[in-house]
Amino acid sequence: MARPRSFDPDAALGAALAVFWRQGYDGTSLADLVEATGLSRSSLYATWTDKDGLYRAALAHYDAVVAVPLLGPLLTGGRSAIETHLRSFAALAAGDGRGLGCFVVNTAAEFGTDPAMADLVRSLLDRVESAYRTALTTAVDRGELPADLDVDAHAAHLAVAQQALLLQARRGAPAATIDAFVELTLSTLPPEAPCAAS
Amino acid sequence: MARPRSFDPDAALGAALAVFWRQGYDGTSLADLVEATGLSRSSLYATWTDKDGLYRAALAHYDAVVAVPLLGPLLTGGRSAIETHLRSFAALAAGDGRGLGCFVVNTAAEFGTDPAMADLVRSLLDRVESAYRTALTTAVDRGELPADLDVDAHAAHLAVAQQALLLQARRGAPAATIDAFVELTLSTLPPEAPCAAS
DNA sequence: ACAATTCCGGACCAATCGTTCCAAAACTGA
DNA sequence: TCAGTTTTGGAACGATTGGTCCGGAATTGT
Repeated sequence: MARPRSFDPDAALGAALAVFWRQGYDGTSLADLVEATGLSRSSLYATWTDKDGLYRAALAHYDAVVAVPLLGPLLTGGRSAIETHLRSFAALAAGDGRGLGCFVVNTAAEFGTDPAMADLVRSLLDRVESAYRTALTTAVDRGELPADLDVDAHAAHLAVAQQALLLQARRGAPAATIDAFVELTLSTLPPEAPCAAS
Repeated sequence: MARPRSFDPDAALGAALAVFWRQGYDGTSLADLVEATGLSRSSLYATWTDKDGLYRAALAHYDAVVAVPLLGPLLTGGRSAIETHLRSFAALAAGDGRGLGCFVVNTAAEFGTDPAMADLVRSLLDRVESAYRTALTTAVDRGELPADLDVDAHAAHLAVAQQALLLQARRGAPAATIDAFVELTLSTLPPEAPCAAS
């Protein structure tokens, strides 16, 4: 009994995300969004209320289609999952996504002083830390890491390191810098067989 | 034979820096700058050509009055200078400067895709890495670190870690997260007396 | 004291910003 | 086929953006 939408909201959201990701919030104009999504201003506003709402939706979209799948392996794997995960971020930093970084981290940097947005960002990043915590616990259970490991501290460390990595990616740091950072970060995880004591 | 400037350019630059630092480039309007500096638009444009020029000048000002003094101790000290330096950044992150971060890192995040600005940022950050390299070399010479230490890799690692720290500061990460990160980062520097071999 | 030169406040500019609005087109259910 | 309802494109809005310009005020060397 009514005319249906003639566009795919998810596809449009993906296009909007791409623009926001590359140019940031302030750097993206409504004209940019109209061009990228192929929709009219009216449709944008009817669907997402305003630019702010569209940005938040893009953030959620990013979380769902980019972040969550990336975090998956951490939730089931152990030590090797951690190493693979961090190294894959390094590869991503030096590869296709070069100059983009992590959308959430970029958001954090741009809206750093906005309390509301900071809370949203924090809740997303907390999940990253939590995923690392899970992986670390699994690794400890499997005997891949010492039982007395400070899991919380290492989870926090890895989460921050991951963000650092993506910040480097955005500013196009040299590959050598990124590799050195990853390997030394991973070296904070004690070897399976500690040097003193069993 | 001409009327002299009735304002202190450096003081005005400091005021402009404060606003840019808090709000970013795009987030700061000419009106904000006029209000913060107390000068008129005419004077701003006569002195720094345009908004871009003022931002660059503020960046240089930051480098001169904030970054360089902070880096000083690293150029003369050894291992303890490194630890003190990184810990002081953590304190700064959790203290007064909370929510501000490092102006250069913020610039990197905002102008990530602009090649010209990225180069400028890179040259500033390279000096940080270089300062760490100097401190590490000093520490090795003093026997505070093993002679076979990969100085370049550790310098890169520490420089990135420092940026990570300030990004956390900007987004108001919890103090526990920051502390964990610092201590684990410092733990990558091998102990003075290695466990196996002399 | 005077003329020359420079600074500076504020009006003004075109362009762009995010947002609103409306009429015409398009699709649905009956 | 025909209301009824919703989408959609584009024009238009006021506010704000970065930047320009000019006339009066101020301070200099002589």
